[in-house]
Amino acid sequence: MNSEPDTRPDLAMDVPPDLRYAAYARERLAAMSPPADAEAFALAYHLLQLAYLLVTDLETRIHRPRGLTLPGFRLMFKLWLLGPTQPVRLAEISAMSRSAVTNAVNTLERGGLVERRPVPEDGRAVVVALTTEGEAAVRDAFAEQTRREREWFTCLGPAEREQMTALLSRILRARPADL
Amino acid sequence: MNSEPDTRPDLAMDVPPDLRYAAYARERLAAMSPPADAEAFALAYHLLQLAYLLVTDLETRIHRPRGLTLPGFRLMFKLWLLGPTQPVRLAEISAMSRSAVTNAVNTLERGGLVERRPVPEDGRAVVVALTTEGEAAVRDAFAEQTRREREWFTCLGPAEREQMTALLSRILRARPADL
DNA sequence: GAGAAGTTGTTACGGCCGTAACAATACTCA
DNA sequence: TGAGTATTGTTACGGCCGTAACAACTTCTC
Repeated sequence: MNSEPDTRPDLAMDVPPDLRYAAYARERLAAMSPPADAEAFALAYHLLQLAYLLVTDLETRIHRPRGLTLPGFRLMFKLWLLGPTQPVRLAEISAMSRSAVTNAVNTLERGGLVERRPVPEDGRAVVVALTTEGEAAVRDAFAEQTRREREWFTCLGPAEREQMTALLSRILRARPADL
Repeated sequence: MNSEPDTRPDLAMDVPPDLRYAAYARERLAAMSPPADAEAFALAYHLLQLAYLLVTDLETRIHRPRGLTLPGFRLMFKLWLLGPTQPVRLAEISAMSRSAVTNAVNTLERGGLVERRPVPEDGRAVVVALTTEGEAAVRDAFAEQTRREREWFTCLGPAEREQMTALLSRILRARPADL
């Protein structure tokens, strides 16, 4: 494979392959007829790609080495803030299915990080609660995750970070009603 | 989604549970000592949450009803733009593992949407190519996905959409070197 | 040339997630 | 009260994804 002893205008110096593809796709779509929308593609693509890279990075760098997963950590983090909580409520605030919560709790319970407790007033219900080790694990992982998130976002200034959070919030609040 | 009779300072009107949780978590973190970072949390949370909702929505609304998946569609879309391509290159531009590509290609091949072709010059290699039905499927799904993406982003003006794409691009280009 | 080293694609395994179906329990309202 | 309905949690199944191991093949190096 030849690499790159070429005469490029030094724009694409160290542009990673996913961004090179995105730029190419955007050009192609811009030359297409109306159903295509190069701007919508670019926005959606960059959003999903960044989320994917961030998730993968946090998972492999922070959580897997500690025997956790990112979804498992996020669930524990919620329990840390909220205290013992029913699975149905965890599913609600995560916009996830109840079965996904069941699966995650099963994995965490196997690891001794979380436990299920019956609810006296309701024979169907259960609350999930952090164990002592679970709380220690979530504190530790939280510090590391925060450190890593800050690294990801250092390329933006404080105003830009706030701006981005605001834009994301706007879209989330205006989400299509028929989800 | 026209006029907004919702300019009241009233709290928690129709704020969905995930955003209510985010606001609560942000407050709690803002009151914690330094390792915690409410701003970093809010940015990362909103980013990941939006990506998750968008992925889920596109998957269940556009692709599953047509017998596709979002990852399957995204792979086919790349093949549509790039033509027959080796798995290793698809993995590269998707920042995915080779085995993930193998799995996706297996599923698509079972559905007759994609086919593998040997490469004469290299006995190890294979190229993946759209079949005729695959190309028809990707064209159709692409039009629908674009329509839906535009719906998601209509709450932003053109300048804001460009701004957001630019901010996402900045972070992606400046991604930590040690991924 | 021949052996070492690298590349490519695949498989096995485990975790995540959704849908659909189910049992157990709670609620509704004639 | 009691039948019908709704909610809660779980399981089964299939798709996605990563890591690790592997076979087949290519390329490098002597």
